Amino acid sequence: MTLLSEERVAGQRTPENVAARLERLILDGVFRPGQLLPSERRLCERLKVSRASLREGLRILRSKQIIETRQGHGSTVASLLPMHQQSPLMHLFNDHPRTLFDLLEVRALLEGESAFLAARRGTSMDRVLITRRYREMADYAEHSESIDVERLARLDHAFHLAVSQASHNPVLVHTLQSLTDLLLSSVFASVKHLYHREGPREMINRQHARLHDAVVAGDAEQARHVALEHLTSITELLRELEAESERLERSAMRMEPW
Amino acid sequence: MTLLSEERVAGQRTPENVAARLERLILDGVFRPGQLLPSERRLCERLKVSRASLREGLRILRSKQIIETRQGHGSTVASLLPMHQQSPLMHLFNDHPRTLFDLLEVRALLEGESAFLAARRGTSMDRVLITRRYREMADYAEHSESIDVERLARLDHAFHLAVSQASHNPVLVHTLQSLTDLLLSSVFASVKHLYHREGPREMINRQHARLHDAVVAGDAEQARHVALEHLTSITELLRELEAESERLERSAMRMEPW
DNA sequence: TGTGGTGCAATGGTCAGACCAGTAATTAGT
DNA sequence: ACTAATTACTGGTCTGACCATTGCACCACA
Repeated sequence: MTLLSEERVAGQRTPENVAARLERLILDGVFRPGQLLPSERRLCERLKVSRASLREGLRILRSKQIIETRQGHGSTVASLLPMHQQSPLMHLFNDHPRTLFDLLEVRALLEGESAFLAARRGTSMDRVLITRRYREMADYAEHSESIDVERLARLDHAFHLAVSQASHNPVLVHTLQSLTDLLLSSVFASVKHLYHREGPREMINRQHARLHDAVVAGDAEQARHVALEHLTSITELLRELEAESERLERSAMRMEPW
Repeated sequence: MTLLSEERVAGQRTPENVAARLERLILDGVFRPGQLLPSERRLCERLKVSRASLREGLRILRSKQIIETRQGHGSTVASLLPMHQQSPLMHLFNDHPRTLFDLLEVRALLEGESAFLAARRGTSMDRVLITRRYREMADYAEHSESIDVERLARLDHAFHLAVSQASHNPVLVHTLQSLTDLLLSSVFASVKHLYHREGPREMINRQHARLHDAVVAGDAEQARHVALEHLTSITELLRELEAESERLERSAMRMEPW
């Protein structure tokens, strides 16, 4: 019978198998999006597993955002199952948003020192390169009416890289680079939003100009100060952005009674 | 009030909280990539949760690919997430020994900030831990007649780690840790020499004492100052050591038979 | 007729202890 | 010296119980 064949196929009583079987049932349309699926006790009987294993299986589906669970109510099939795939690093920032600002804190420190050393140790060749990178970035930011945000971000990064390389400390360059990569890979979307708004973009441009001037002029203290200010601004802008998106989320939740 | 808020952080016996606490420990470097973490039974005792809840917590981390589990063996921290734990910098040290001092430069910066933040943000619990680590180190350094240099180095490292963890910035802890690992793996022999000489050892002890006092007293500026001084001293000592060994090399070269 | 409690049953969440199954180091036997 | 059995772990599963929320049916009262 059906029950027999199910048992033969479903012999494995492991949480992974439980999750796979339930997922299959959902994909086959037995359990439809929005539907409340059977209670844990009942699922235990049907799937012939203990409640502990079943719960670990449900945990897997929950972490894949395939189901949602409310105590005293039950588990419902999530309405949106398109692959919401995110990088493993994103998880870190989603669950611990504070980490983003921890990262910015460290980056500000290194960026400041980098600018300081660049102004103090930079050779004339370094300054030529820094100025070149700065001009490429500034020209593109000013002239272009329709801005390709991604390209601007690359130019921005190239400018900061040139400054850090002028510090002549490869360890500093490398550490800074990896932190920046981490930052961009996690919140590139947010950074893009920053460039899209005129206000923040102009502030960033002004700070870049001052940073360039200080480094080229060899004013180390001023360079560090401007760099710190720059990172502080970015941090504040990201904080505002975060608060904003939280407000949006909350209002969206209020409008979603079903 | 304090008890309530602490309980909210560490007392929640929910799988999500278990996962968050373990992730925090990994982020802070208590459990490091590749390391085998304690058995489930032991973790139950430490985190004060049942094995079922703990296992659901581990399931969360596993689905995020933060840990890997093998039956009969244990769970290991995935070596996937380290930002720059694996050092592509290593080859730099072989080719250009000067990089050592670049590293010390960056490390001084981070240690300084770490001490600064520890003094400013450290909780009473943090201070207790810092003091404990300091006493362990200081007691061993004073009492023991025949000093096991390797053990002293470990105690030293534990003390600095406790300070950095009090900064409550996991990114800072992580970066600092990887730089320290890099340093020790490259010049541990030299560091050993520092501990062997009485003069440097006493200077280091005094600086550790002042660093401890400043952090515990909450004097952030002083803490940063002492930390910077500490790293500066070490740098100078290593410079002298380097010059010394160069002299030795040269004299050895003069004796070379060819 | 409505309206606001109130109790109850069902749900998910957690717990404790037992046993199964795989691993690896140690030991006994050849 | 090598191999096989032993042993003491490890994670994996099961059972049955209790706790905390939820939602609904019920009932007293305005």
